[in-house]
Amino acid sequence: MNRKFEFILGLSSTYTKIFKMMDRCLSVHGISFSEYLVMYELSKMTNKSIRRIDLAENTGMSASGITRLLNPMEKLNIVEKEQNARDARVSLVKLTDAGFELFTNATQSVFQSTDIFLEALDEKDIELFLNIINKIR
Amino acid sequence: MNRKFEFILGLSSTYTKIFKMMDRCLSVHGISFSEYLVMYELSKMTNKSIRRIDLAENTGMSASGITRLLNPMEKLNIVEKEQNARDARVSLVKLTDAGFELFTNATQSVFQSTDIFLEALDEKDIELFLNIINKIR
DNA sequence: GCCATATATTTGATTAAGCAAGTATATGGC
DNA sequence: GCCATATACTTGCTTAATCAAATATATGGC
Repeated sequence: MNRKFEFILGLSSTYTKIFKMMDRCLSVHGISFSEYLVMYELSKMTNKSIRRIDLAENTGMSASGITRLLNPMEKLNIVEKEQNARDARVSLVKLTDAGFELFTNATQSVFQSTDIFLEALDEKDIELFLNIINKIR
Repeated sequence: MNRKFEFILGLSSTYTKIFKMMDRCLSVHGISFSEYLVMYELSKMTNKSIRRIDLAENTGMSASGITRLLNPMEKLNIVEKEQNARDARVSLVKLTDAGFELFTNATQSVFQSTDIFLEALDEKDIELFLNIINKIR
């Protein structure tokens, strides 16, 4: 059998499981895995704001997807808008303090679930895996 | 940084890319990646039919998702229904000859795209990767 | 300064998928 | 044989995401 094909199939089925696990684990915090991933990108900015389009690029979502995902998060005071003085087209986004706290709590749950989900793997497996997927593109 | 967490993030972002690549490569055959994965499961049955619920189980989709996905495929003569003599509840499904041919052609495209996508990986990487994800659950 | 083109974002319409409820059938206890 | 419960599947409704079009603004050539 074509092993590269099995690679795709395996990755696909593993992702399906991980996605479900993540959504379940994050539901207690009232957020979806997509929202968590967006918050993760925002958290990397350490208090700086980011353009929506870069958020889309970094998460692999579409620009409209980002708009629709952020709107309710803004109403819930998880993220806040900022204007760009130089370019009136852009709508910068950053985590609020409450958003950062939510992210921190959610991350605790994520770490727990991840540990359980990947308990069959040792350090070396993880390193190898990261090494391999970082070679792609 | 938590490396297991990076595992999840990496897998997630790699899957996002692979999904897009697959959908693009399969669009010329008029099918989605989900449809392809269902056809793959059906192709493994080599002419035997399979229950919809098992198809759902094997692909990680919901039963209703399978129903909705298969309906148009049946109209297009890609799959066909079969009754189960013993149990009138079940609706067995199998690939038609046309469906099998479509799957065969689509698989050619998938192999090509996969080769390009994973060209940075050598045999050993693939083996290691498969070995690692097979340990999970 | 004006126009053509490019970029950032939002909006309208569509779609794929899920959950929960509904329908049909099967099975085991009595 | 009848009923309660379980199983297989479908349907109604909702949601998250996409693409394409619309809107607003920026930039470079002249």
